[in-house]
Amino acid sequence: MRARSARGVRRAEPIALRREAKVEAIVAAAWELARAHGIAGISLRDLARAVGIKQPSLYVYFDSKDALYDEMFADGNRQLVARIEALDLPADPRLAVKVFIREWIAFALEDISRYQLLFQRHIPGFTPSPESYALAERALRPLIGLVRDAGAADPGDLDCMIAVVAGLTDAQISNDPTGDRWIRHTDRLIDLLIDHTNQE
Amino acid sequence: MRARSARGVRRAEPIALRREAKVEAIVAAAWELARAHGIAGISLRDLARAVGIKQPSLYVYFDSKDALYDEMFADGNRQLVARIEALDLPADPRLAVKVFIREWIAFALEDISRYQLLFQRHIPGFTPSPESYALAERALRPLIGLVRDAGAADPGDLDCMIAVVAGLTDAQISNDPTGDRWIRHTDRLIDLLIDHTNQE
DNA sequence: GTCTATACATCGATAGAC
DNA sequence: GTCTATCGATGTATAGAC
Repeated sequence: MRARSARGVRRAEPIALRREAKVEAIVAAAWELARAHGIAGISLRDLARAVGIKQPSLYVYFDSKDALYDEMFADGNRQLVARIEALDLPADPRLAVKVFIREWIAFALEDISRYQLLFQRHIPGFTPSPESYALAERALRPLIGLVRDAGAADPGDLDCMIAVVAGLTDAQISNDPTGDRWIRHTDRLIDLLIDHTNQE
Repeated sequence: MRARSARGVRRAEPIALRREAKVEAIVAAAWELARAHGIAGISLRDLARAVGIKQPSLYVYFDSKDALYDEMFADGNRQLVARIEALDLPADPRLAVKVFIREWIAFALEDISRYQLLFQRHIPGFTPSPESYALAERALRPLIGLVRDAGAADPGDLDCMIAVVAGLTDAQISNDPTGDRWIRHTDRLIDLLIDHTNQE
């Protein structure tokens, strides 16, 4: 009893960490496959091969393929949250909105598969779990206050801001992923939206 | 020789028409399946069953599933072109832009699967053929002149207009297909873009 | 935890008879 | 043109040895 308890206490954490590290390795390999074959083109057999195990062994770490996508969704949003929180936002709220949005767009253009999983509905049947979705909300939450402080206090203003940025980003990714034909208008449109809030 | 030639001349058209009618029936059935199971959820077996033939027989009419998608892409764009060309556009160019865009959005919201095939990259590996793509360009071409006449003559203005409308439409479809939380801002944003052209 | 082996379902696509 | 039969790939999942 005492030995079992001691073992449970002493080894629970390292084991969990080792497992977590393996999950992370699998997710990292999955991102690589996604970049190569598209987010929907991940095959569990390829993924298992990439991490040096056999396909059924993946089920030790994920209950289903959707659970893998959910882990990737959470992972991608954690990356975004880290990027956003590392930003040194200027005091001027209007400029802060622009800096925030620029970082969001840079993140989006960096990895198209990641963008599709996080911000589009590209996987048939996949819906993020509530826990993962909470991460997605956390990434965007700072923008709410910034937009309001910049003078666009109507909820519709935030809707427009996000939709406009998504529209520019989507056109950029779809038609010219390495150029700036669409996103070069971002700052100007942000100014327009702030200067002409929906409330007036 | 003469009989063969006569048969070729006399029957070539009816045969082609019968075949064309069958292709149209298959495409129509495919749209119905897409509405029920999503654009990527069309199975060739279900599609064959819907038109009363067996799955391999579809290959008499389409070389591949992508060829079916291409036919659907062309068909959807022909529907859009017809809708656009049937519009009675007002003389005032700014109002004409709004009427055009309203029709485009109504068309988009009418059938989400059609929207995804025509305006998003939702089918892995599918790229429209040049002929089909020409139809897509034809649907949007009238907007070029309207936007210019309305006072937004810079090419970037048209890019912005399309991207903004797509952003609003996409948010609407993704989050609330039957509501108007995003698209209710359309006219206001069109005015904004026209009043503050990129050239000034 | 990991493996082999296997089952069962789906799918797009092809060969060849009629 | 249409069919039957089949191929090879996929994803999902399980049983049972080690």
